[in-house]
Amino acid sequence: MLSDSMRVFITVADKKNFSKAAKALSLTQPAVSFQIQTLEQYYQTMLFDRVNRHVKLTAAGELLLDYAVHMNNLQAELERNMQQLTGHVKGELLIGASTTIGEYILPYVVGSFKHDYPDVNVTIQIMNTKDIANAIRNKTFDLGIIEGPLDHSESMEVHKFLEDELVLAIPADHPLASKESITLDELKELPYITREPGSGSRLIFEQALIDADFDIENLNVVMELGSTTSIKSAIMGGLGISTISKWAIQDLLKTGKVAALNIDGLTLKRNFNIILNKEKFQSEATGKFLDFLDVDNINRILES
Amino acid sequence: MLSDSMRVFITVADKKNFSKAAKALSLTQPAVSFQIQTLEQYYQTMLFDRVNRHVKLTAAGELLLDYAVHMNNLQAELERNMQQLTGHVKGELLIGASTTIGEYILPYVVGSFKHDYPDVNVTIQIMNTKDIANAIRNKTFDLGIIEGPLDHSESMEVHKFLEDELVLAIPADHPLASKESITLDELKELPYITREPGSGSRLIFEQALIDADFDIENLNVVMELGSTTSIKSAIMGGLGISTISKWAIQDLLKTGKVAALNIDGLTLKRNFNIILNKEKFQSEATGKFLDFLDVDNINRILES
DNA sequence: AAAACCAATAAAATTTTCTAATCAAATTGT
DNA sequence: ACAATTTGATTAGAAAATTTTATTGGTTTT
Repeated sequence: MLSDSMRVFITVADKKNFSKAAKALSLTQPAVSFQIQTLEQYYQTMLFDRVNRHVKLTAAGELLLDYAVHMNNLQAELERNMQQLTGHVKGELLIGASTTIGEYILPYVVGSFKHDYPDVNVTIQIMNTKDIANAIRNKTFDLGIIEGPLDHSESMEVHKFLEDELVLAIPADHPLASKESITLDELKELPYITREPGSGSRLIFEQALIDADFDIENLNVVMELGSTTSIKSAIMGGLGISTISKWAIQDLLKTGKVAALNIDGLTLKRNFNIILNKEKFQSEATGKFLDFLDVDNINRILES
Repeated sequence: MLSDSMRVFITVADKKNFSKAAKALSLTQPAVSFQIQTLEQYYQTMLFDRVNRHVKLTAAGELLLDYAVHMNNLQAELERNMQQLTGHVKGELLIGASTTIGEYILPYVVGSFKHDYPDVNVTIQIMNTKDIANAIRNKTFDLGIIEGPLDHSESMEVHKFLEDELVLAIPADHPLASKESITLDELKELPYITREPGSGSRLIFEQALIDADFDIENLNVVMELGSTTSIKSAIMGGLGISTISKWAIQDLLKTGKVAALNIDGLTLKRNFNIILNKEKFQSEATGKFLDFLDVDNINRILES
C-alpha cells in the first residue's frame, strides 16, 4: 500500500493542478495542499513550482514521481496476485463504451458479472470512439468497447467482440413486416428516419448504399433523430422505419412489436471491438471481466 | 513512502511476534494487532497463522512480504537519491563498534560528523565482534567497526580503517617512563594488570608473547580487570602497568600522565576494520559517514 | 496449579487529516 | 482598466484514524 500522500502527489503531477487533483480524489483543495506540503517538508524541498495558472514538477518532483509510479505499479501487481491467491476479486472497473453496447449489451453483462464478483465496482461511461480511445491511452479507463475499428495506434490492443448488424426495423403491424427482406426499391417508398450526421450507424448505412450504387437522395427521409432510443420510439409510434442495430431492438423483437428485415444487396455488418492499453497493468477485475466477455458467455447471458 | 501498516507488517514478519514488533516500532501491541487486522481485512485473508507461542506467515503473507520488501527497498533508494539531489542528508545511522573504537575514537568522529550533518541521528552501540557481525548480516545496523579481522563470510564487505597498537602504559613518574621501550625481562618484574580472558586485547598480547617464545606464566599478574577504563584507573592509581590500545590512552599521553612504551620483540599491532552488508541498500547518511571515515580525515579530527 | 506469555477486544485519548470559509495573487474577458 | 474567475495558501474547527490503556482468554512453561 502506497501512502496517501504519494497517491495525492501522483494525481497532482498528473493533473498539474491542485484543485483538479482534489476533485479527482474526492478531496478538497486544502487537503491536497496539505499532503503536498507534508511531502515537501519531509524531503525538505519543493516538489512543484507554483507558477501562474498551473503547477510544474521540480527536479525533485520528477525524481519522486518516478519512484511513486514505480511503487504504484508494484502495488497494482501485488493487488492482482493477492486476488488471484485468495479468490477475492474486488476493486474498480472503468469501462468506456459506445452507445449501443453501453445501453443494450453491457447492462446485462455487468449484471451477470456483478453476480459472480460482487465486490467489483463497475462503471460504464458512454462516449464516442475517439474519447474512449483517448481514455484508454491515458490509462483513465480499464477497457473500452467500441463500434467499428480503431485507427491503428501503438500500445493499443484490440480484440474482436460481438458482431453487430444493422437491420431494418419495421412495426410488426406493417404490411411488409412478415417478409424476410426487402429490396432497395421497396425501401425508397418507406418513410425513413435517420440518425444525425457523423453517427456511426448512419455512416455504415450510407457507405453500404454507396457501395450498392444507390443514391442517398432517393431515400424518403422523414425525420432526423439524435439517439437510438428516440428512433425506437418513433418507429413504435408509426412515424417511420430505420436501420438500427439488432442489439438495440432485442426487446422489441422478443415482444413481437417490431420485425427486423434485411435489405437485399446491402451488407450492414460491423464488429464491436474491445480495446486495451498494452502498457497498463491489468487488475484482476479487468482480467476476469475480459474472460467474461467471451462470446459464448455473452450469448448465454443475453439469451436468458 | 510506504504506508504505516506495511511497515508494521514487515516488522511483525521479521520478529514473528506481535509484542516484539510493537516494541521495535515503539508502539503498543494492540496498535500492531490493529494494523495487521486492517491489512487482513483489506486483502480479505489471514496474513499470519497465530499458532501457539509464535506467528507464522501464510501464503498470502509471504506474497505480501515479498512486495513489501521490494517497495521498502525502492523507498530507501528514493530517499538516497532525493538527499543527493537536495543535499539534505538526514535519517538514522546505526553503528556497531568494539569497545576501544566506540569509546575513544567514534565519539570525536561522530561529533564532527554531526556538525556537518546535523539531521543525521547517529547511534553507537558497543558490542563484541560476533554480535556486530550478526547485526550487519541482519541489516539491523548500517555499519560496524571491529577490532581485528572477520571470519570470512559471504555478503560482507570489509574495509581497513585505522591501525591500532597496544603499548605498555606506565605512570609518568615511574622510573622506566622515560625509556622508549623495555625488554621482556624488564617486563617480568613489573606488576602487570590483565584484561579478562577472551578480551581482544588480551588475546593479541598473549599471542605476541607466544610468538616471542615467552612463557605467560612468567608475567607478574597482579590484577584482572574487565574494562579499559578500569585498567586506566588502576594504572593511574599506581597499582600496576598494562598493555593497552594507544587510542585508549590518548588523553593520558597528552596530559603527560602516562608514558607509552614499546616492548622489544613484540608486535602488538592490529587493524580496525569497517564492515558492511553488501546486500543492504546504503542510505546517503551511511555513504557520507563512510566518506568521513577516510583515514586522513580521522587523523585531522583526532588531532584537534 | 501458578506464572508467564501472547494476541484479541473495548473504550478512551490522541493525533492526523479533512472541510469550510477566507484570502491574496494572477489571469481572463469585456 | 475593471470585474469575474481561477488557483493555491491559511486557519480554525470537525471528523476520522490511530494509538494507548486496561482487560480478557487461551496457551505454554515451570
